[in-house]
Amino acid sequence: MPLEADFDVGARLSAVRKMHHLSQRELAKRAGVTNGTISLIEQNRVSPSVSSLRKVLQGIPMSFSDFFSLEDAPRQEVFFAAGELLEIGDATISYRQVSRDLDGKALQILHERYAPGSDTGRTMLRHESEEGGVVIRGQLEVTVGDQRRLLGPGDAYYFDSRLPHRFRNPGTEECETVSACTPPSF
Amino acid sequence: MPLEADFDVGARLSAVRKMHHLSQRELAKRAGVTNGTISLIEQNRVSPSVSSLRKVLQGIPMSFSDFFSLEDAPRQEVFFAAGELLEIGDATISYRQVSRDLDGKALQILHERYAPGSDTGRTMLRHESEEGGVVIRGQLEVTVGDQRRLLGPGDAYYFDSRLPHRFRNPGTEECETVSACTPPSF
DNA sequence: CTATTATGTTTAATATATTAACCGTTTAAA
DNA sequence: TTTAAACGGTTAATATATTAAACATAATAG
Repeated sequence: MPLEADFDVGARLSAVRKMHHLSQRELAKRAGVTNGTISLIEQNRVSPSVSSLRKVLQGIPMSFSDFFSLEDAPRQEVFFAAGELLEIGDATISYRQVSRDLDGKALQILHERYAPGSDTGRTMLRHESEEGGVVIRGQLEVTVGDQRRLLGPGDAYYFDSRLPHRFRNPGTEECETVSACTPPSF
Repeated sequence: MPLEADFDVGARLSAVRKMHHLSQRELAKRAGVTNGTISLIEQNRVSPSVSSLRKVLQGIPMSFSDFFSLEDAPRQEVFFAAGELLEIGDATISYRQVSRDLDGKALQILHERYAPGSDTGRTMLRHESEEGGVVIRGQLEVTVGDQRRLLGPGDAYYFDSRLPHRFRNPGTEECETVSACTPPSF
């Protein structure tokens, strides 16, 4: 039964809101409160009532339980530069491990190719798993929550698939990647 | 990601408080708020600010996450009258099942005897498991959260062991029960 | 460049939560 | 029976959250 040390409601709400690509005004509109309320809450200049916080979360939407339980979840490292991969292979076969800490992250690597302009779609993907990958050739734009980055050869990614995510090849040449997912979602 | 339909903060706080055997004034004192505040919150005549609710929960103590996650947990059926058990045995051996719905409740039955006056103690028990049992002979007073009942032969119990609980034999004869726990906690 | 639109912020007015002090009831002890 | 303490509840005064309307900035289109 973890105890709340302190609780940064403002930062948490701000993160959640951005993660869903909502402006203060958009969220306020959906929640039925004013944008000023959102602003003040995110600055921790007020401590919202439970009832108004509920309205706000319903506008996302997100449950109290998720809002408060995600609080203690440490921010995951999402992006890794090419040189940051861990080499665990040998002379004949090179295994370059994405994310140095694999505790509690059992996953299996795959291989993918993206045609020029291909896209997983505007509606973000979500599923109960974890996934990661490495770009081999070409360029891949990866969006995870409120973070977005254009990855080139040697760059990599790793994240919790429950975060809304999207893959896009913005270039003119085919993109080749090695990706992974556990458990298999398709 | 379960959504909050509506949220009865008052009833929830009242239940949690009673579950920990605290009066409004005792809790208010520990939390650093007034007893009136507790009273008004429990009547839902106000919607507490997150900051004051945190103070209150710290006085229990309980985390936000637990407070809100237990909310959507359906109220568990705790007590079963002797005639309410499910017979799943045959002619030679009778298995009378406690709780008709065993989905997600894998547990293993044991056998116990309580000497007259014996007691698991004033400090309530808690552990990560589920447990249940049947009284064979004598009487057993079972306290689970804010619920208490004196069970006689044929009566039974079943609950989540994370709820504070206590067993006591208030009678003058030995009490025999069949109980169970999963996973083993001792 | 100007005009427009969207963004987050701020402030006075208003609505609401919280307090301090009190009430009536119950329980237990003198 | 009286007294005292503890209980939950209530109310006027106060503190705080929320609103409505403005401001300031940045990005975009004309």
